[in-house]
Amino acid sequence: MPELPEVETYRRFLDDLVVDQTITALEVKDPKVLATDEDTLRRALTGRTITRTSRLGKNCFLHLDDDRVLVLHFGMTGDVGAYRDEPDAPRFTRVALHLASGLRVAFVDARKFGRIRLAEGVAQYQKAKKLGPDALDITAAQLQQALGTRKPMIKPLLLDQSITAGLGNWIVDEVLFQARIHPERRAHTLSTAEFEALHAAIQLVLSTAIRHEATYRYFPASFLIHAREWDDSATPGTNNHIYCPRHPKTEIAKSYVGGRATYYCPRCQPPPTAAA
DNA sequence: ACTCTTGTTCATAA
DNA sequence: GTTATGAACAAGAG
Repeated sequence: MPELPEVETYRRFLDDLVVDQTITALEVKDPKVLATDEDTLRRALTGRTITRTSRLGKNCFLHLDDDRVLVLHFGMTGDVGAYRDEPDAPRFTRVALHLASGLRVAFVDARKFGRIRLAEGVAQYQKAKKLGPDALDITAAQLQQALGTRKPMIKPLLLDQSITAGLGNWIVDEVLFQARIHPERRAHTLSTAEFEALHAAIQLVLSTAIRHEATYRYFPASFLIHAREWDDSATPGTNNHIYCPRHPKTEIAKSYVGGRATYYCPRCQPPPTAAA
């Protein structure tokens, strides 16, 4: 789940609970998700106060009162939760921050691809991880600058966090659908107008997703997301959801691009041979 | 029992 | 340095 809109939703949830709170203890239920040594982390966190939260791409930051930051990356299945008493700890809680308020903030991650680490600051972490500008901040011109001369297919490039941070598999499909660009188009064949459409689509998809707190079933009917297999709104036995929102008789196609499951409308998004 | 997966990183080779 | 591909990580969901 955790692409940019999910992480922004987690950040807002955490912000209300942790800002101005002092960390009284670090509880590690599974050290697998720690990218910083447990003892180092415990010494760095205990007694510190969280001053604010922020986000870059799919990373959430809790800023400490010594200007260092706790970095939360949620992998494939990460989530956050809050509880007071141990029996109420969410299933798959891997780490919990105990706060002076008595609340415990849970880092929940069934699949354990998520990571928690300490960093000297956001800038230092961004450089170390080679993260590009946040997908909500990048401009159409920056996008064209970064991609206009690149030969690979547009979809894998949009997933590359060093170009712009925050876009994941389903968002890229949604963005390309909204921009009417085929996922296999080579980046250097896109026109300036198409880069502008791409930028507008990124803004539309991300702002819509954040507004609905990344709950897919509330997204507009004009979104491709409803054609994905795991969409709850898909009614078993009916196939309405597999059609393009713009072309009720055209089925959404599924293929693999860059090794990732990819959905697109063959009519809205003409393949490279026909387009460029 | 078997396949699939919302992310990242590394290895390998052309 | 760029590009392309595959594997690995771990474990639940269907």
